[in-house]
Amino acid sequence: MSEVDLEAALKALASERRLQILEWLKDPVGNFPPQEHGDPLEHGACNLFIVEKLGVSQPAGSRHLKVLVDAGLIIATRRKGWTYYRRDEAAIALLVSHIATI
Amino acid sequence: MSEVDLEAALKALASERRLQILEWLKDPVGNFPPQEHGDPLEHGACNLFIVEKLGVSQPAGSRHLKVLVDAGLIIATRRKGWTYYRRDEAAIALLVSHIATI
DNA sequence: TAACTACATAACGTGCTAGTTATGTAGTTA
DNA sequence: TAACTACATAACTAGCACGTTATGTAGTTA
Repeated sequence: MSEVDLEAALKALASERRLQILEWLKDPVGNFPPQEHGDPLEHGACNLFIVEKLGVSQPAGSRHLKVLVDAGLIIATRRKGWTYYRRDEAAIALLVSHIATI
Repeated sequence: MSEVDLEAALKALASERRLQILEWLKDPVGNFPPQEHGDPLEHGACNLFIVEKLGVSQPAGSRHLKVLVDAGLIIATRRKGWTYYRRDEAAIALLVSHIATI
């Protein structure tokens, strides 16, 4: 994400649930159950855990995650049939620096 | 605005038109015609000028301004029948500092 | 007071967002 | 191969955002 679409990124952030997801992903180990496979520190938290913790249906949860992925704020990793999500700290920092010029 | 409602502020920012308004208000003198009354540096730009430059109807323009006012990002001043808007730099800086912790 | 002006409010249409349940599909496991 | 699992997609609904035109209203000016 070299070019920042400020409006798109702000729309992605302007949601209580998605802010919540980003917050949880700061500490995947502390915020989610232990994962059998997939290192939470390396790849992030499992889709299923995030969706369940959100308390919405699976499609609704997956869509929120997709919005964050499309905005370049989190990174998805598929592994062994599961999908893990982690924050893209570099992209978030870049976005924050852009927002700071508002 | 001591308490920051992050979601509400982000929703206010997540609009091309409102980002545009905030940008214009950085330099009211440069971005708008000279005003008969109301110092643009002290009170900001006149509602009419902003709405016209947005290129939308008067009610639509006024609503965008109201969203920004309600989010605490700009300050409205009524004077002699006109309403002027200026950035609330302190509030914006505070908001940016909160966003930086996302 | 009367007319005008600036802005707000009302009423309405349209498209997007976010939720749901149902179903499809690709990859994993037995 | 067959069954299962994780996730995506489809189809639908409800609510909100944003635009419009029409109208109301408060403050200013003559």
